[in-house]
Amino acid sequence: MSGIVFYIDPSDEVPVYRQLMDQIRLHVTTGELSPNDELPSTRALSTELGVNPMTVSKAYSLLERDGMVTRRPGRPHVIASTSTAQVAQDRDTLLRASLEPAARLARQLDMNPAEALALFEHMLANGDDKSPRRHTQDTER
Amino acid sequence: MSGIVFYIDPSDEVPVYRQLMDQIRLHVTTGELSPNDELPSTRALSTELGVNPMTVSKAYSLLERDGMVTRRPGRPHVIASTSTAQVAQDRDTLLRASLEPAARLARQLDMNPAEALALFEHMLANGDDKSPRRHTQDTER
DNA sequence: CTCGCTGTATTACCGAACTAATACACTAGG
DNA sequence: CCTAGTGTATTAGTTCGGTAATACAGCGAG
Repeated sequence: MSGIVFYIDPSDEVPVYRQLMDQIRLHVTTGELSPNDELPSTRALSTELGVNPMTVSKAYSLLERDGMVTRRPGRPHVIASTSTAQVAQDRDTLLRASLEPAARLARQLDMNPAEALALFEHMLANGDDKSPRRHTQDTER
Repeated sequence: MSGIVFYIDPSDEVPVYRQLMDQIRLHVTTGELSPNDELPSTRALSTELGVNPMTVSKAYSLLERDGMVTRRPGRPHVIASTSTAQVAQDRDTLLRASLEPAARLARQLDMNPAEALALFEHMLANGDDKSPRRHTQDTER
């Protein structure tokens, strides 16, 4: 059975269908979901989350496009047998994509690479705590 | 006089007012714009760029909120005398903000920090070229 | 004081993205 | 078959961010 639980925040700026995709991908990387595991039906999950089945369907469809899940007409989706490979490749691709804007910014600002790396290293280590010594002023957006 | 030239791309997904902000900030960091330098009038610049004066005004206003420029009623904006400090502080704040999602992702994926750092270092070094040795398959968005 | 410049508050418009409603197609079990 | 489950194509509705139009307010040289 799939006792997977999803948490979504409708008020988040990240659209629901993407929150879902992210969580499913994450569950695969952590091994909570394995190849051939069934995903919740669109209706069941949509009810649980309080959204429309199409929203769930959209997430599933996009994941299928990425080769992460497999579609079976009339039957629930399952985690693709190739998902593991997908994830491995994704880890790199995803991180690179995520890092790209930062790298561009750093270069644009002509920052010292060592300094930038040090900052990133620090953030990797203790991600939750606020910062080393810096007043963070912003009520940004 | 201010022979500063701005290049914007209306078809870019980044909104015009933000493109403007970025370029002004950048010009300050590179020294092309110094404290007390006058910025182009909203009308002049808007005409040159083919956009509405309000769009330019929006960029200026947001930069003022950040303490990057100073507003003078009835007169053009000028680069704030504190802009240099702003930039220094910004460099750190901006990079941190930009790096934050990547750090979270890396931790979420339980990636090896060293690996992540290596990737970032590589990206900092040669930002333009494609990649070190990795099949990049994606027609993403 | 007036003209020509500056900026912008307010309002309206537009388009794209996200979500929802509806109706239809497939599958398996009884 | 028939039913109760599955997914989804199509269409419509809503929201929100960005941009534009308009009209108004401050400054300074003449």
